Amino acid sequence: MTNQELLHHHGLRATNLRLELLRLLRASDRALTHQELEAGLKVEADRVSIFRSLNAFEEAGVVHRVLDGRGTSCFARCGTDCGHGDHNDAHAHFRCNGCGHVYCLDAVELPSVSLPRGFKLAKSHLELDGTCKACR
Amino acid sequence: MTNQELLHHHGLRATNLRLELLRLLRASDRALTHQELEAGLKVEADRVSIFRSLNAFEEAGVVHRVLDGRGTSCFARCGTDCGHGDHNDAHAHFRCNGCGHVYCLDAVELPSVSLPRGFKLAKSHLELDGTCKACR
DNA sequence: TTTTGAAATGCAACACTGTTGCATCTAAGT
DNA sequence: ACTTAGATGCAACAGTGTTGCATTTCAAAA
Ligand SMILES: [Mn+2]
Ligand SMILES: [Mn+2]
Ligand SMILES: [Zn+2]
Ligand SMILES: [Zn+2]
Repeated sequence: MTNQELLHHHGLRATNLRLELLRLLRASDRALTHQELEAGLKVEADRVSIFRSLNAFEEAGVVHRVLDGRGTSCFARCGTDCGHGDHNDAHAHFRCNGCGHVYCLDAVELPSVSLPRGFKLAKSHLELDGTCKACR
Repeated sequence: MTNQELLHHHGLRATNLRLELLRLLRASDRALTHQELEAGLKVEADRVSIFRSLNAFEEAGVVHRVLDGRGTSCFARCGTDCGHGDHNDAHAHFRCNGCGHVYCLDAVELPSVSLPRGFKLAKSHLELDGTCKACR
């Protein structure tokens, strides 16, 4: 599926900016911040439009958001089974303390959690940190 | 151990602001944001001083920092075995999607993680969300 | 108790992420 | 080609968090 088709499939318009954002996200093996995306764009675009596009992507189930260790958002492409307001791509994330890069780790098994009385679980997030291959 | 003693024990001075911050953190059953702390203070204090005190507390092993689901920092008292630059109070955290409150959950068992080749693990963070008792 | 130096504070300024309002533009269906 | 909802650009704003610098204050030594 092309990026154009992907956008239409999720009810979004295929603009230059959005096609560019998807190109960058697809070409990356890790989650990208809005800053990295802005820097990588081959078209001019306002920061606000990037934020709005990323929010639209997340809402539509095209990308998911991860908070890096310092609270800023990173974005990565979702799998095929995410839709509008419905994300089904739970997996662990790894953040390198050297370069700060955030990776999606589908291979890591997620724990089954049992909470104390009174708490009702919705989702669990396993966030790992350490050193990545490049930073050893 | 009094808050005064606690601060001295960690090489920090016992100022009005810091004693107040510790009082609030100790009285709370959950992690507090700088905003909540500022609002709860019985003394006047500059935001910057609060940030600096919290950073000093974290560095000294008096409190630990948790990121709530939207990237802002919450702070909670550490256990007894944390020291300067050395935190040993790993535990899961729960964030309520209703009220946004963050709780430390010592009861939840942490998973043992095995990473893909190339990644070297330092710490793992289990972040849970859902609904808290008060918000059911 | 007084002195003293280092630690802590207050204030101003700044960087950054993220949001909203509003006018304008454009993608995509007719 | 028209039309219009959706997308963008620009300006302004809110919030978190940091830094530099002058001033104050804690706590230990004299
Ligand atoms: Mn991911
Ligand atoms: Mn905690
Ligand atoms: Zn790295
Ligand atoms: Zn709640």
